[in-house]
Amino acid sequence: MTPRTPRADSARNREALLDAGGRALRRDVDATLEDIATEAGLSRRAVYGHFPGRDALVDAIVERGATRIAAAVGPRTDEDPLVALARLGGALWDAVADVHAVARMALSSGRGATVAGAMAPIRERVRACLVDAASAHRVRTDVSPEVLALLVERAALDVLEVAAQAEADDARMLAMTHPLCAAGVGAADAARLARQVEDAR
Amino acid sequence: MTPRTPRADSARNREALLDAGGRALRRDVDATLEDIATEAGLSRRAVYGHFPGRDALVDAIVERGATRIAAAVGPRTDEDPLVALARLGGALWDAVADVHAVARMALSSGRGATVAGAMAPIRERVRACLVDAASAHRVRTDVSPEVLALLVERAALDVLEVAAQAEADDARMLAMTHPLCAAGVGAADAARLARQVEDAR
DNA sequence: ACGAAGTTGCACACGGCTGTGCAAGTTATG
DNA sequence: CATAACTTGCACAGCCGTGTGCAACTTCGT
Repeated sequence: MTPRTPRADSARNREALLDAGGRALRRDVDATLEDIATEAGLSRRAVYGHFPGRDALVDAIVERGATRIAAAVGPRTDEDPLVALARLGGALWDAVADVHAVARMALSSGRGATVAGAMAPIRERVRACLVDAASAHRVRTDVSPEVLALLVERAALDVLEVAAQAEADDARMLAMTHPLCAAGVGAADAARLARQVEDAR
Repeated sequence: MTPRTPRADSARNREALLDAGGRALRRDVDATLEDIATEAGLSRRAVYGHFPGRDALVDAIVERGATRIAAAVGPRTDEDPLVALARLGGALWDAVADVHAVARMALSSGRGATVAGAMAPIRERVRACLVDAASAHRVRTDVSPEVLALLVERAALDVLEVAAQAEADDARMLAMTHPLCAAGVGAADAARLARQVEDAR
C-alpha cells in the first residue's frame, strides 16, 4: 500500500559489487560469485538481490566499463593524429581499472562479442589515427593499417598490465609513448609527442 | 612372463594428445579433457592411460613447450644485440604453436610458476639484448631495462597472436621488427636489422 | 592366430559453482 | 518506532568436469 523508496545503501552495495567484480575479474577471469561478493563485503546470497545471476553481473561490469572507456576516449579532435594517439594512451591510463578489467575478459571464453563492443571506441580511434599518420608516412607502412592497429591496441594494453605491476611513477608517460613506438615512431619522436600532450594539460 | 615391447601407436597417441592439447589450450585455457581427447581422436577415458590426470597432461604440454622454446631461442652468440633480438623474434615465430600455447597459460590461474619457468629463456635473452643495446643508446632509455624487457616480450607475443589470426604472409618479418619497434627502434632501422637476419639465413 | 597392449563405453562417486526457497536477522527511512 | 527494504545463513537441487572400476572390444606384435 505504501510503496517506500528503495534504500540508499542498496545502490551503494550494487556499486560495490561492480567495483569488487572488476577488481576480482582483473585478477582471475573466472572469479567465483563468492569471491566477488566477499570482496564487496556482501554474502553470495545477497548478489541475487541485485543481479539475476553471474552472467548479468559480469555483463553489467562490462557495460559500465564500456561507457567509462568511451568517456575516457572522448570526442575526436582535429589535432595531429600521433598527438591524438599519445593523448589516447594517457586517457586509457587514467581509466586503467576499467580498461584492464574489460580487456582481460576479451580473450576468455564466451563473452567475446560483448567485450569487443566495449573495446570498440579504442579500436576505432586507434585505427583512425594510424590511417591518418600512415598517409603521411609517420608510422611504419610495411604492415596494413588494420594489423598495425591491432598491435598498437595491444601495446596500449600491455603498458596497462606491465606498469600496473611495476608501478613505475612515469607509467602515464609510458602509456603515451609505448603505443607510438609500437607503431614505428622512434623513441625520441615518441617522447617529444608525449611531452606535447603533457604540456597542454 | 613374456614382457612385450610397448605398442608403437601408443606413443603416437601420446604425441597426438600433446599436440591436440596445445591447440585446444591455445584457444581456450580451460579446455575440457573431453575437448582435448576428441581433438586427438581419442576418448576421454583413454587419456588416463597416458597421463594420471588433467594436471599431468597440461604439465607435459608445458614441459614439451619449454624445451622447444629453449631450442628455438638457441645459444647466445656475440652478434649485434638488436640483430639478435630480431633473430629471436623470427625463431619464436617458427615455434608459434608451442610458444603461443604456453604463453596463453601464463596469466591464467594457478600454474603461474611452472609457465614462468618455460618462458624464462625468452625472458632472459630479451633482457640481455636490451641491456646491451641500452648501454649504446640504441633503444629507448627513459624506461628501466626490466620494464622495457617486459614490454618487448609482450610485443613478441602480441605478434604471434595477432598474426596468427590475420595470417599475414609477412608475419615472420613482423615477428622480427615489431619487438624492435616496441623497444624504441625506429621503423626504418627495425626493417634494416630484420633484413640483415633474413639475408644471413 | 594367439595374447597382450591399448581403447572404448558406461556407471558411479566426488567436488565445486550456480541458482533458489525460506526463516530469521539487521538497518534505513518515513 | 514501526515497517518495509535489505541482508544473512542454511539447505537443497542441478550442472559440469574430473577421476576410477570394469567388461567388452579392437589392434598391434610375434
